[in-house]
Amino acid sequence: MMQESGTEATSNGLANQNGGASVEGGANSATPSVEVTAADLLHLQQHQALQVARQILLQQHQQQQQQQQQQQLHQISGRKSPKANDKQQSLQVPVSVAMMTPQVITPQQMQQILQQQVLSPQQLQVLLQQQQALMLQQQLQEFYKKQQEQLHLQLLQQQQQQQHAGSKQNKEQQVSAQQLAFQQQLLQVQQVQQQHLLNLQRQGLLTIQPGQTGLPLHSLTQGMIPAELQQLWKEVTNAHVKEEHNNSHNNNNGHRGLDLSSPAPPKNTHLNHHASSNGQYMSHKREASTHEDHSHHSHPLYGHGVCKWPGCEAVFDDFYSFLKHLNNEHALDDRSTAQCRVQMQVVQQLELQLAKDKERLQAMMTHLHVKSTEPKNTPQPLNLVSNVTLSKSAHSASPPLSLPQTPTTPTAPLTPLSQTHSVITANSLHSVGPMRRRYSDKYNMPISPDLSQNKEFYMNAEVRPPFTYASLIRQAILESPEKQLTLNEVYNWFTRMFAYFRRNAATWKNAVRHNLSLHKCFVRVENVKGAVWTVDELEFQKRRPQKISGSPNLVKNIQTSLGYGPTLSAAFQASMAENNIPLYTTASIGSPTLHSLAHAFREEMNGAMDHGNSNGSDSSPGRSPLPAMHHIKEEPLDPEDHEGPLSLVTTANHSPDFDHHRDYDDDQGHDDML
DNA sequence: TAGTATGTAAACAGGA
DNA sequence: GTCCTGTTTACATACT
Repeated sequence: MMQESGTEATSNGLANQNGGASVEGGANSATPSVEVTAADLLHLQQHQALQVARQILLQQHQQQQQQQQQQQLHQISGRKSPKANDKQQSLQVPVSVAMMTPQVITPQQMQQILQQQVLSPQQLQVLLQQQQALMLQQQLQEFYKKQQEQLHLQLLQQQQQQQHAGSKQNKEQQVSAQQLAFQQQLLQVQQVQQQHLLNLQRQGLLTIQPGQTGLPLHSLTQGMIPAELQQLWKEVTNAHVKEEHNNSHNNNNGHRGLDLSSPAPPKNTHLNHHASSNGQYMSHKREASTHEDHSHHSHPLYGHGVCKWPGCEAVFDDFYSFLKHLNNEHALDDRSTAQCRVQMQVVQQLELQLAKDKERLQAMMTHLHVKSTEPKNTPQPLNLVSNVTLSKSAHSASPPLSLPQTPTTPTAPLTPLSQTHSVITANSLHSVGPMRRRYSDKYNMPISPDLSQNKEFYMNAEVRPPFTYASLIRQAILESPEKQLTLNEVYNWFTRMFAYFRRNAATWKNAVRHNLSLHKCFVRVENVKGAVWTVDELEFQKRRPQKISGSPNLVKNIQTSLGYGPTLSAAFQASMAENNIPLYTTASIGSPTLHSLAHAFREEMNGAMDHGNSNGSDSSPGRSPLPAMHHIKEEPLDPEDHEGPLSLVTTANHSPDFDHHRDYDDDQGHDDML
């Protein structure tokens, strides 16, 4: 649209050049014939400028009318239904405010707008562009006024020169030279003006431009004679070349409003810099700062040879030019200040958004019962995904994972875990609580790997570990150097390893004691310093009947998966998808998981085989026997353990850095989580 | 549906 | 008497 108008203006100006000369040629009627050409040209230029101004005024007028109509409509609709009005406002305010008020929005207004509603990036962009345009136009207006004053002075000087000129020739030469200079300048002005218009137009400021642009032009056309206009434009050109030059660069680079995408520059620093060195006059200071900046040759507002000042894309060949431009064009003035404020608003808005997102994340974490003060501090259980995945894929019969019941009170260990997984599944996570759930042995996985991998998680998050007391106790004992612990040490291990067990001590301690007494696998040994508890692996393994329960398919899958076959991957992914497991699997999690998974499978398979063959005999070649007095045999993998894909999964989580020896033994031995 | 495993609660006893 | 440790029982739930 603006382009059209600009083009039209140009063409119109040219078309009317002939007629315009006759009409307004009186200004320099005294000019000699020799100067006719120059005078004509001058007239043409003047006329052209007037045409442009008229076009702009016309558009401005039309748009003002449209705006008024819109305002009326708004008012009417507002009276009819305040609700609708509000809605409209909420939807349009950001844009309409800027478009309908031909004034630069004050920072306060801007803040209100930003606070009252969240502006979309597009709206912000538009708003900023409009602000920029308004400020530019105001600046232009000031320039016009200054030029007008200077024009009068120049005209006076010119007359004096003409009067005092000794010879007519000299006079003519002077005048013609001046006229030529004027013509050139006028041409430049026109070009600049057109570029400026185009620039504004491209920035989508067409709507508001008329209101602003019209002001200077309006005053021009009203109170200035063509000669004055010409002079004025000349002056404007000279004074504004730089700015326009930059704008033209903008045009060349493609229009762009305030660059929201550009990183927020250290405005404060920048402002301070200007405050100290800039002002209206500053030279040495500026130079000093320039040198300083130059030494770095890096400036937050300068990158890739382009000025990154919002809305300015001026291109510079060297850093010096940029600094010069920065000090000249982005000095501490109203415009820069306003832009800076706008940028601050933008940053604030972004920060607000960030805060909201953070809050949302926190809520999500809370919902998932991952009570982490800081997301980073609360590591997600590594096997979260893998467990769910495998367990589900492997056991079709396994109950559907219960959705996390947000146990806001992890303390209440009364809620049963709904699932069968001993692994920490997303569900188990939620269920943190109290689930009394027992994870069927089948799904029990070796805790070692899981614990090792999710150690931090359990330590920080009040999540109930998906393991049975028996498994945990066993783990605690096996983790001890001597494979024996006093009851109190077991307690300590629980509280140290699991945030969850830092509450309701009476309950879980009772459970621990109960388990120690109940299960034959825990042997109480009188020691010098008292009684200690040890683990009888054989008994532990006996606890459940083993059967590699798995279906042949499962076994097959396991075998295949040993080689990281696609089957595993597919199943893994499928399960993930099935369980709607968000991709918690970060690279760090995923890869080790798969790796360890395969390893686990291998172990499990070996264990299963051994178990089946030797039925608990310790021989598992290649494995280091447990050093402990318990003679824990690694091979005696419980069939149970093997059966469940869960256990497999769990194993998968086995962290590489974990003590494989012990883990292995442990894994095989205990996986009975509960 | 029965049996089993597990979790929870409670009572009780012995010892420090 | 209190607390800790250890045992036992009872009940509920989940799973096979």
